[in-house]
Amino acid sequence: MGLGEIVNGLLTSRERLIWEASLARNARDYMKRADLAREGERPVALRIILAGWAQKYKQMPDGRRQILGLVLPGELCDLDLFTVARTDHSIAAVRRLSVAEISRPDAQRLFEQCPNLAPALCWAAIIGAAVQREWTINIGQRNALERVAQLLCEIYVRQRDVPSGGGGSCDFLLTQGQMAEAMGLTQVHVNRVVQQLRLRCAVEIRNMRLEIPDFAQLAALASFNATYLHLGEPAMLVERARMLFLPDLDGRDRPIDGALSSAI
Amino acid sequence: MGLGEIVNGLLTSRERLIWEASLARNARDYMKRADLAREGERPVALRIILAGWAQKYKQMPDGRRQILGLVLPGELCDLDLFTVARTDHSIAAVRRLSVAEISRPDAQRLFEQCPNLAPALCWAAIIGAAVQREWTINIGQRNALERVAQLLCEIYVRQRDVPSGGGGSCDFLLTQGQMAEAMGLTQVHVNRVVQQLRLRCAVEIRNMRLEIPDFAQLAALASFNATYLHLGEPAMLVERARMLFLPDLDGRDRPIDGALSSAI
DNA sequence: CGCGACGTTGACCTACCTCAATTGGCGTGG
DNA sequence: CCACGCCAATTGAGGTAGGTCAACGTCGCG
Repeated sequence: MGLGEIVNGLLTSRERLIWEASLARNARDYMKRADLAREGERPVALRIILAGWAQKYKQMPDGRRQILGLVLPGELCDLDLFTVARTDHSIAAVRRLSVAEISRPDAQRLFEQCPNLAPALCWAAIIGAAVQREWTINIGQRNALERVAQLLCEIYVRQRDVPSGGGGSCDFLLTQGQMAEAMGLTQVHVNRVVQQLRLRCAVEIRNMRLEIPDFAQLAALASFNATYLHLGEPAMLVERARMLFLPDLDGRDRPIDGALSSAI
Repeated sequence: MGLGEIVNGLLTSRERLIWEASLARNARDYMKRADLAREGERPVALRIILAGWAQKYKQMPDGRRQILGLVLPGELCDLDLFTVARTDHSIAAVRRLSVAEISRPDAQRLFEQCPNLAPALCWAAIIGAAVQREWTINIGQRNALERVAQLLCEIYVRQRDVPSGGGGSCDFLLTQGQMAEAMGLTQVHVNRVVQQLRLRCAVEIRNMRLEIPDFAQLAALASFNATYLHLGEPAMLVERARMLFLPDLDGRDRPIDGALSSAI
């Protein structure tokens, strides 16, 4: 279960039904590298990744490009639609990609029908900010080896929701060139670092799969600490977001999963 | 008028009264470099900077430190209190600092009394995320000269709310060492770059003041583009956040300033 | 007057970049 | 089934932006 799918756990079963139907109805595909949204445009839709990976990126006038973050299946691209006049970054497909695009009026209607939805999406936005902070320190302070190791750790954990101690494998859709754009490095140098990791940790990236035989070792190499992903906290966040935004709805629908809601 | 003060413009006069009284009642001072919050703690208060600057930072186990962003007077440190079990970054005073610290129950009460407050604070959080993105590309893609120039531009503009074409001066409380921690550089190298900027743009940093005789020139050097600060958009954001979180409150109190609300 | 914090300078070093060529895998069309 | 072309991965040689270390200057403050 990925981060994104947790959102589903925060909806009542009725809400989940409405939500998923809406996703299916608005599905749309993009080819590899195609832009879903470009910097400077007015946001036109709320986007949720159904399958494939998306990349947020920013480009400088002279062409230098920085990947700011990845959006994995089930996750929300951003809440810009409801916050900002013009998007300040672009979003593109990493490879072939399937997305649900919900127009503003539709989204509006959804939020009215599903009172737990807005706080749940807000949670996603807040985690996104935390991840962004981690990327900043990653690029600013770590050396190339640590950076790449950290990236691999993050992607691995985000797809499993558990910072497992052992090993395993997961999808990995980035090329070395894209990894370079993400970490502020060169494609050539990323290549050399990946080879290092192969030697030192037996990490393998092949066929769109990432294999990590010994996660703990890789995490140590990167000084990886998963707390910034705030795994296992979404229920609490939603509870608090509700306090923040819906102080008067105490009696209304709650998610059916009481265990989740009671987690600190 | 700084970013933070705009929040006031989004409240009704009654709300503003309550809000400001609450700030004054909960004021607290910190010495230079003191931590307001440390990574891993449970958030205990909603913090708003009254005077001085705060820095968000993260530290790695071996001591390397990255400043993630600055919090200027009138701005909200973060909404972590209402979102997250454990803070994922620390906050410290840049120099002597005065902060309003509002406990969770008090904040709760405030939000009930001031329905425009939560969306206004949420706006601050979202802009914070946009600034974080810009810092990521700044550190990942720009060279040292561009980075420092960009930092100066951002600080200058955030204190004036207008990307003025001419020149001027503003407060500047960072040491060169802190600038280095913020931009992923060395103190020594920052020093050399600052001297470059003195030569090429006549930029001066002295006595806690930053003087920029020709802002346009500095901005060009940094490829600085202020759109990521989303100046002039808060009214729209609050309107949309209201749509998102309070769909049923259409008849309630609105900010008195109708002109602001009608801005695209 | 002396101390501590910050700014400045110089000499040397290295992690990472640049450029350019080669290899390997894979889908496509003949 | 093979040949071609494309894209990603790989390799090598040489260059440079920025780091490291260590000193010294300077200013404000107790």
